[in-house]
Amino acid sequence: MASDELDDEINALLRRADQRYTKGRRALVAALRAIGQPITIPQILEAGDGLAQSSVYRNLVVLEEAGVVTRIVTNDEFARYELAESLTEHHHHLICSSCGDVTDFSLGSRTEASLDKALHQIADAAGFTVEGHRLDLVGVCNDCD
Amino acid sequence: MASDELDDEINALLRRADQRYTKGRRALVAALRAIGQPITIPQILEAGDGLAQSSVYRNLVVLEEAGVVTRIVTNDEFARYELAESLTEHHHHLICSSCGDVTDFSLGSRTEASLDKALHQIADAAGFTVEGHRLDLVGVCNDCD
DNA sequence: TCCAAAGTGGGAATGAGTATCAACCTCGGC
DNA sequence: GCCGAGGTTGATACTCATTCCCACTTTGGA
Repeated sequence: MASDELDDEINALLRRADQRYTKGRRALVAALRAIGQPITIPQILEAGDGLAQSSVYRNLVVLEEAGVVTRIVTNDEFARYELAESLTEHHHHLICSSCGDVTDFSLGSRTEASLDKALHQIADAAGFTVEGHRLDLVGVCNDCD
Repeated sequence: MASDELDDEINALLRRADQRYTKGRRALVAALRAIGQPITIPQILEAGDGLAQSSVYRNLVVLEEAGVVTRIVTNDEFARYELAESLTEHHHHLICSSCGDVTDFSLGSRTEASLDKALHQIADAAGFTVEGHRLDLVGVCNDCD
């Protein structure tokens, strides 16, 4: 997605949630976009966009509620954030159980479709309303091996 | 798995980790087994097996390191624990985004197999050593709907 | 039975994340 | 351009799940 197109979309999402697209929030989005993989709050702070820790936490909550970012929890001590799928594309995570690093990957559309179908059948049977699914591959990354 | 068979298996896992299968640990396993779905520490404490909070936390760490239980982190404020898959069977989780409740489900063996195959291909390409995968269905459960 | 090593429990400490609040922007109306 | 209301920021205090500590108890081999 082009940069200004993305900004328009984010702006719309925020307005829908009665929120402004402020400088700090733009900086957060820029940082998430630049790294291109789920990152922790310490990493965001190190990235040095000059935001206060409290603002980062607060704005990530705002952005999450507006549907701009997604919070990812692993067994690691920190939560991670990345741009929401509606702004990027549906994908999954490779989680390194050694260093905690998280990277993205996608499943082929055929596999994804059949998985999705199977999941919906299960959800229907359980009277469960599906919002989405999470598929993580846990293992040891190249660097830690 | 029969109760004593399970105990033998757990005992073996703990010995391999140089740990004993003590009364407190037996009580934890019994509680997890009785509930049959991932539960939080507060729930374990309420279950009233009389264990101190510190012992519950400590022993769950020991049991996890020995491969007897699995720690499950969601967006909920508490971590959850359940018996490890090697003691039960491979399964996935239905996570309610409203109440935080987690229940188990299984995929048909055919879907599971093709998913597994696709994941291994991806992992190989990324130089990633697979330990396992996690598939969670996120949505709203029957009670919260 | 005795001893040393391992486990237990209660309470203190840690630290990621949240709440507070005074100072600061932002944007519309004048 | 100026002003004020209401939203935003940042420094700090606080919360609370989880971990640490340590004196006491239990376990299992000799």
